[in-house]
Amino acid sequence: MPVTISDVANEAGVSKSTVSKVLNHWTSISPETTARVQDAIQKLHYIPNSRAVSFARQTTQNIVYLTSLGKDTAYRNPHMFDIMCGVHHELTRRNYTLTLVDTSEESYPGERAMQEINRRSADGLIIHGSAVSEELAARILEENVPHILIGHPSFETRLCWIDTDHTLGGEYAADHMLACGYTDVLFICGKKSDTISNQRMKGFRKKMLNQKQHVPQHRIGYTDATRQGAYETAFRILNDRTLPRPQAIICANSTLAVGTAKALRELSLSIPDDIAMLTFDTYPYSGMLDPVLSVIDINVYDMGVQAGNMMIRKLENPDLFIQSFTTLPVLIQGESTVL
Amino acid sequence: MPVTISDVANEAGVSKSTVSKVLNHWTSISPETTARVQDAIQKLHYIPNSRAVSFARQTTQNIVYLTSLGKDTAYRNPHMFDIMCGVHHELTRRNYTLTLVDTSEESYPGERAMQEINRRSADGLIIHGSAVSEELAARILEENVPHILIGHPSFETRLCWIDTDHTLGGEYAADHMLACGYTDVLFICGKKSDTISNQRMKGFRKKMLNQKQHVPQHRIGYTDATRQGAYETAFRILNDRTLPRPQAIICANSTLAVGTAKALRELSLSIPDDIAMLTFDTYPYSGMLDPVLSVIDINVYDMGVQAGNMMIRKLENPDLFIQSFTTLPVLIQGESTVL
DNA sequence: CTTTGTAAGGAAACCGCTATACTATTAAAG
DNA sequence: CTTTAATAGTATAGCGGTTTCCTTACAAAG
Repeated sequence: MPVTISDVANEAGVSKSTVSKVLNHWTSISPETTARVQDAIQKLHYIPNSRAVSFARQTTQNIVYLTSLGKDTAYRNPHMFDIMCGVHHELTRRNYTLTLVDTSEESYPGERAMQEINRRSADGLIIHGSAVSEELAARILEENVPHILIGHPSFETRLCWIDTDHTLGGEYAADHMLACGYTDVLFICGKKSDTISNQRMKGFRKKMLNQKQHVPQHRIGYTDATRQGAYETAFRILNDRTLPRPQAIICANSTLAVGTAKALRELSLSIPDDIAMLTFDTYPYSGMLDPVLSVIDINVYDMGVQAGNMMIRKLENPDLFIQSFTTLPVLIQGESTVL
Repeated sequence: MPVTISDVANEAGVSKSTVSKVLNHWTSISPETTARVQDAIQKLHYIPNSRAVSFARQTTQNIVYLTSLGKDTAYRNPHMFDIMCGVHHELTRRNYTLTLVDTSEESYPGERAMQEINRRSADGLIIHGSAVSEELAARILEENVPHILIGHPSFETRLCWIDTDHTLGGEYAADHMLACGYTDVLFICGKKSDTISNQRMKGFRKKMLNQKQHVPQHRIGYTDATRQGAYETAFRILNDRTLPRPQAIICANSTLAVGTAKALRELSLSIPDDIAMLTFDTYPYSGMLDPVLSVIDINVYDMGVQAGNMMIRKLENPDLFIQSFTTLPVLIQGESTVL
């Protein structure tokens, strides 16, 4: 039988109300009584039943982290977990707990998460990018559920999100290229429909142009966003002897970087001596590649922390209008570019 | 104001008890009444308040997943998340929820997790390997907390754990080597104190010996368990012209494999033509390496599923004595060995 | 001396659901 | 035609806190 608040009250010779007030730092309790109650708590090793508290207060101090999980998720999307760690860190610090909810295997993504809200077992939703369906978005707005999206959705502007400024990332890439003295740069991009890699590419071109460096169309290599596609595109462009070899190559993400690196290897071009290389987004094995690539990275952990923070501010201040916002990318200098 | 069970009772013209019984599939309710209640539930969009249920039932249907989190955890320990995904999958299937608890930043690892148990906000603990301190182990045993460790601890045998049979993994490695016709094999091992890599090594030697293939001491290369150490050890041994070059090389884990691969590259030995290679444990970028390595892998996701399953069986059957157990490794044939 | 105010603590309702014990009705058995 | 048993449903006491509203006691003000 666990110790309850009544046991403490008996032990201290006061009422339950008084114990509760001591626990919640009410002011109307004398120092002597407070001390007596605290002694009793110590003596009996009393710990409040959180379910009872949660039930009485009608609040859970629990947040759902909604995402798509499955076999090899950690491999395919390590960013997600790093963000989650950031979120978790912030929530813990603020005395919230985090419950993980998986969207895979659901009739519509977010079904279970909405249940958690409706059943009052969580106060809010933090949703990892692709886990937002239009249906979920609609229900969130309709029922006015506290939420933060990580990565902003294309279809719904009234939701609250946090995302990295990819265009700015592209500008950083341009800055770094110019700082290293590379003016003739090849940009390996995803599909034309791939928003992120295109934002990066546009930011890059814009900033280069600002610095009087026009990036011609033939220095943009669109691919099908696969490793193999990047390999083929890079190989074709670099193998074309009618054009001078670019000084550097930028890959819009790390999948493309792996394919590109393979092409460079086959063409016996060494990095950074023959050609420099810059990519976006770190990946687990990045540090194991030889040479270590320079990268414009997303500070994913920090993004998680921010998201957690926004969530709590929202909950503790429901009227506060919380705006969506973007975070800054960071340059991590490796061995593949030389200043 | 959310809909409560009383609202439903009024709507259906029955008592709360009856509604509750319908919800919990009691038998003593007539089909007609059941239908009426269900109509009312539909009509009012009633969803039971899980905190109230949890409180009344004195059970939480919630499990803590205890581990050490932090920046780059996903990178440094992707296995952990894959296990977590497995655990989560099984728990969800059985209508349990999973709460993540971090041991880093705690005065003793597991402090917070024990609080979750003591505050009755979780029914049990699933603990990822290194997150078990001796102090936590003691408290778990003392307070008889339902628990499963993933990876078995060195110091306490009374705890319940699940782990992969690493010795068997070593035997699998031997089998595969012999199946490919490699009899002269170099084994790159971690430190002598590294339990896992030594178990693998011992399993390997034993099985080789069983097949009349003695593995001499000079074919075991101990390292300091770093990439660099593996590189140096492999380089030294393979560069020693007084010995014949081994037909194949086994690395006791993927960190060692990366270092070893670098040594092979520098010695211009191609895989698998000049020398075959087999390693243990996949890693995110494994598939991106060239060639794709053959691997004796741990089925981590499945281990998570098993762990979740054990946990629930334990909770739903408290008297049942649940034994610790081991899971089987699996061979994933890549391009670095040839049958 | 009465009124007013305030500090300290207690009584009891309530949060929403479960589960036990009980009642009423009907059917089967003797 | 009773007695017994089974069926269908209800009343109510928790579960363990929080919180509102009171009661006292005593001091300060009028």
